[in-house]
Amino acid sequence: MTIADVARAAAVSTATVSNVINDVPRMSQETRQRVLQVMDDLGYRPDPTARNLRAGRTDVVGLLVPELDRPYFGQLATAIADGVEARGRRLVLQRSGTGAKEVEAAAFARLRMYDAVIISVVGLDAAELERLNFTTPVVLVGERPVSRGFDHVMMDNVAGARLAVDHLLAGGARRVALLGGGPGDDPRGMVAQRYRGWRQAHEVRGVTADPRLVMTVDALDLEGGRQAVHELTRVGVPFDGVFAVTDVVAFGALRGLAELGLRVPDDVQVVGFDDILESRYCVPSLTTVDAGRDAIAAAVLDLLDVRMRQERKSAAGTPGDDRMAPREIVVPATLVHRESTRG
Amino acid sequence: MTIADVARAAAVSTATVSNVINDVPRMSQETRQRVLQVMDDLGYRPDPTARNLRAGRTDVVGLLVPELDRPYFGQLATAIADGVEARGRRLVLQRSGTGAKEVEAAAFARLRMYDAVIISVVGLDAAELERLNFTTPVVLVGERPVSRGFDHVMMDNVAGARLAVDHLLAGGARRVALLGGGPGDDPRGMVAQRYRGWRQAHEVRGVTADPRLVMTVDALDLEGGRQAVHELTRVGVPFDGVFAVTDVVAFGALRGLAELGLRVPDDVQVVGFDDILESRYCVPSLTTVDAGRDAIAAAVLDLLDVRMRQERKSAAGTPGDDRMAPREIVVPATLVHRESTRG
DNA sequence: GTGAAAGCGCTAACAC
DNA sequence: GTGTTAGCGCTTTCAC
Repeated sequence: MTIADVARAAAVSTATVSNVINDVPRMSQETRQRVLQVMDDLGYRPDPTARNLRAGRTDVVGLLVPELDRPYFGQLATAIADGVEARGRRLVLQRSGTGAKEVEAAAFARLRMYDAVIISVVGLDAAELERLNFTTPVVLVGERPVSRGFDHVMMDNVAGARLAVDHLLAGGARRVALLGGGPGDDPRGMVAQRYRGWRQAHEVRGVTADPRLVMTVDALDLEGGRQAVHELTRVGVPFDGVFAVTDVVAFGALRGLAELGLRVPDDVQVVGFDDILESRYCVPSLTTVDAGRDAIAAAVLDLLDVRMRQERKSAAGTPGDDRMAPREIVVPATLVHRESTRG
Repeated sequence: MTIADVARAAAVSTATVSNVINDVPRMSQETRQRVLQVMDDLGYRPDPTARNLRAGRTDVVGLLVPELDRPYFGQLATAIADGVEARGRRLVLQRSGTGAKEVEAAAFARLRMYDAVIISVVGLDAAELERLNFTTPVVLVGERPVSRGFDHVMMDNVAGARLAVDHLLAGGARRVALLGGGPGDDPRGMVAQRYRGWRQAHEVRGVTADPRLVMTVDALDLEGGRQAVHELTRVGVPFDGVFAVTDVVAFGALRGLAELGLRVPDDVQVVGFDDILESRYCVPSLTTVDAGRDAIAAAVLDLLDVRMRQERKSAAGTPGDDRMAPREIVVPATLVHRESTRG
């Protein structure tokens, strides 16, 4: 079932069928109707692989996220999908994982399968990214600066973490555990940046930060957060505040604290990071840092618009190097005060 | 940068380059190395749109889910992605939404963009699905029977809901609110099926089910669950049990109950449905129905294997109608007892 | 073991 | 307003 079958059945040329498919204006209503009728009768649908090859575009934007089951990314993807669809394109989500798999996933996305690619970077570094030699617009979104060569929308991890920890200290906490990781992590990674915020907040307030309060959580998931507070108690490090590097870890910590019979916020105050939807609804509701998810989505979409417009122009033969230099946008973080803290 | 550029630089034909790309065995090591070297130097990557068109496959499996930010689907997608990747393919996730958008998304997926499509059906009916005339294997996964013409992996909604409500009744609850919807809903939809389970459990136990306990929740989200219990209290319908049609709605209900000063499970027992990861970690942890997410993923992958093998065979010219009749697999549901219920 | 050449199904000039 | 035609970049016989 190809365009040729339709053309034959409708007694027109393939070009006419193509014109109908693509809503080219100058056509007789009569022919258009006839062709549409035939397409419907035959159940014809254009083959996108052929269209993609010929037209050089797919009308699909790819979004690479480390995992498909993290609430933050699901919610970010939803915001981005809304924008992409409003612009007449489609968003598809692809899991990138970490390490070698991340490079592989990016390499796949680099191919012309997508008109543009949004990558939520985890471990990819500048060299790897540049080596991929993307032919389509790329927007990086994430926690850390990666490469000067790409548009990048970042959250302000250090400032956000500082906000969170300062809020705990202001609320009277003096021993704030950090659930995530410490100086040993990749210094440009998300965990290390939030650790820096934790340290800075202590410095500003003149409170000594006990390094034993830094708990490494391997998988940043619910169980990790739960384990971490148990471990803290087991080794006997006293604490009256918890800053979890993500809301999900904070949920696990809330669970662990309940198991230990510790009350929130009376015995221990807790702050998370991300402001995922669930944070407003858990009991007690979670004080957290809104890293500007919606602003991030909006910035990504803007960048995409600009780059894709440029793409079209240069494809159309306007060579003039009006190429905008790669932009780096840092979205500010704000504190959302809820029940898990005093302050 | 095409295969021709590589061929020229390596002083071989395009066919040879293609052979190298596709790991065709009979080739001199020398040529292979040279071509690989040139590809690397030039940073060449094959264009998948061309390859797809010519080869008639994409090595990509599409998964259509109603929303990207629902924990259940994120977790299901993760399980399926693991299996798909283990088989050397890639999974991409696409949001289908509901209503007209769902048909549109399915129509897009029907195109040869994917080698196979998994659809988590919401409102699509048999006629719409058949009209799309899929050319690739399709596996339906979801709540309700749709069309005899497709492979379908279903959860046992009615039995699962019965299990949940029976557990509440066994635990002494006599006025079990249903958060989701009632007889007014599409009778084959998920909500209506879980409503049937609610009714059946009452019948079995000989308990009268007060229709005023059925609360319609428009969006099955956190806020919906929260509102529902507030509404129940506002209109003064007494209740001592809550069966929420999804865990997410149950979380909202837990929140609402806390706001109302009602203790769980002492004043009100709560059961959810789906057994998403979060259910084990909330406070109190949520008794829920495990609808067999992992078993569903496994069944989907099996079906996919069979169908894709058939596809290859028939493409290879083995016509004999060894086509397996569409299968309908119902995965059993089990109750997971946690802190939100006595019983 | 390597090369020449014929398309895969569609779009976009351009001719009429 | 419609038709003719030349590819998009790749895979795949089939010669040699």
